[in-house]
Amino acid sequence: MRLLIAEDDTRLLKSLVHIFERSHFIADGVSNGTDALEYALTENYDGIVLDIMMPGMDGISVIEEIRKKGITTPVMFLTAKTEVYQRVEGLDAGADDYLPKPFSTSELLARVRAMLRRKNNYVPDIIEFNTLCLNRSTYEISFGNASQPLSAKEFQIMEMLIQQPNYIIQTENFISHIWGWDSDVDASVVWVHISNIRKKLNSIKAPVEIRFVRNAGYIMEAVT
Amino acid sequence: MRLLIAEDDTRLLKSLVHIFERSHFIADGVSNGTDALEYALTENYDGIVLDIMMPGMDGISVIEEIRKKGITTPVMFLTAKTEVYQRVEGLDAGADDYLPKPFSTSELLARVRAMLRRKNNYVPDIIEFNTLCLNRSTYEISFGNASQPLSAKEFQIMEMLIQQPNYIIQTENFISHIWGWDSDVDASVVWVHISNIRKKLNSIKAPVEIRFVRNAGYIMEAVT
DNA sequence: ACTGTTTCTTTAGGTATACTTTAGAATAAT
DNA sequence: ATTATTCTAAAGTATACCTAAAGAAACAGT
Repeated sequence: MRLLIAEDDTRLLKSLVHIFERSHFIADGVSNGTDALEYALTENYDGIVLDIMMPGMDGISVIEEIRKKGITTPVMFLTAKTEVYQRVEGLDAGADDYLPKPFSTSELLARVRAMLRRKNNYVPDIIEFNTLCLNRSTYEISFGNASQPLSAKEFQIMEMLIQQPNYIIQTENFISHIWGWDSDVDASVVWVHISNIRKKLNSIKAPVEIRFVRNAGYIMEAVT
Repeated sequence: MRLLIAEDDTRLLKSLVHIFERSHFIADGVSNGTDALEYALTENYDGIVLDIMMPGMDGISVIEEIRKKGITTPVMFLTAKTEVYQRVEGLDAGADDYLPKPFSTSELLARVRAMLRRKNNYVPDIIEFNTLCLNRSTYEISFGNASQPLSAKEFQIMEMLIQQPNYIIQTENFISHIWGWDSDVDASVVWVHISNIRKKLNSIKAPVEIRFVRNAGYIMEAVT
């Protein structure tokens, strides 16, 4: 689950990104409306969190432009308590929810999760492949009554694999999707995480395996 | 993978059904909106391809009705180039993607596959010739229930051959296409790979052969 | 037909490459 | 302060790829 966060207060932006990353989201932060629009148009996001008051291009104009292009990515916008009229305006412009500042971390997370669930009602909380389950709320893999918790990175890798079982996912794709385009992490980082995931899959005797295809990537397959 | 195809032009409908069946989908064709809705409501489909302009009930109404019933089957709709406003309308109504006419066969297949994959389904991407299958998702060749993994180079050579069966492909073409124009690899490299591919084809008793035509190149043919 | 030449076929082996795994250091979370 | 996570480093392992060389088939010239 990849989110775009747009907020001009860089201190708040940093902590927003942090909050989401701690909750196993992948979050990209931008600090102005123009960047927000540009990033949103790539359609790489499952959701967008948008501050309404930003220098240059404001949040409402950003939503309008996004929707004009036919992009339906769910948008939550953040408003100061006083800006009541703007909330209505924002919803009219195509936002899916708003959250008045100040807000609690847990409320932010809950509302964003709800928004994603509402908009993508096909995105289930538990993803299953060959009786192996990945739980999106507890970040656990389970098979039968055995289960293992996954760390954030392990979860993100596992999520990509189980969403497209029987499909090769390039190592580069893991890196660009999880760490970001401009990231300079080495492929070996992925290798190490895969190794650790395999250990956990083994420990619950999961009937799946992560096979690697040389010069291509990793693929999740059922084990008979 | 079962698809529902709705298209009022019966000639186009027939060829659409044919295109999908050739690519290992099961495709049911209907030629009007009312039938499309009735079939869609059975929820037997992994995906729906819907022409937007149809006599009687149009495509957008069909999508609206389907979504109203809480059915989330992914829908791709087909539009004429000019019907720009309808695309937005269609996406608003709950379609997952649209494809402007005219479109190429490969683009249609790619987009439908992408759409199905987004909805968390396994969509095998298979090229077939004389019951020999090349799986683009797993880099495997298979015949019956026997299969063999291919290495990256072997896969690329095999892909070129099976995409144009019964056509001679020059050794030079393999080199420039797979290794690049400016590559200095020797033709013998291709020979070696072809030899290894033949070994794998034999090991699964594939009913095809890669024949060499002197002073010309290689050709993939059916073996009776 | 015979021989030499060319052109592919196949085998085998070395090397570079690309992953696996382990351990531990740096970083972050509790 | 302690624990967990993430990344780095390094040693180990497998194999894809190419090279080289010997064998087989097709062809040309005599």
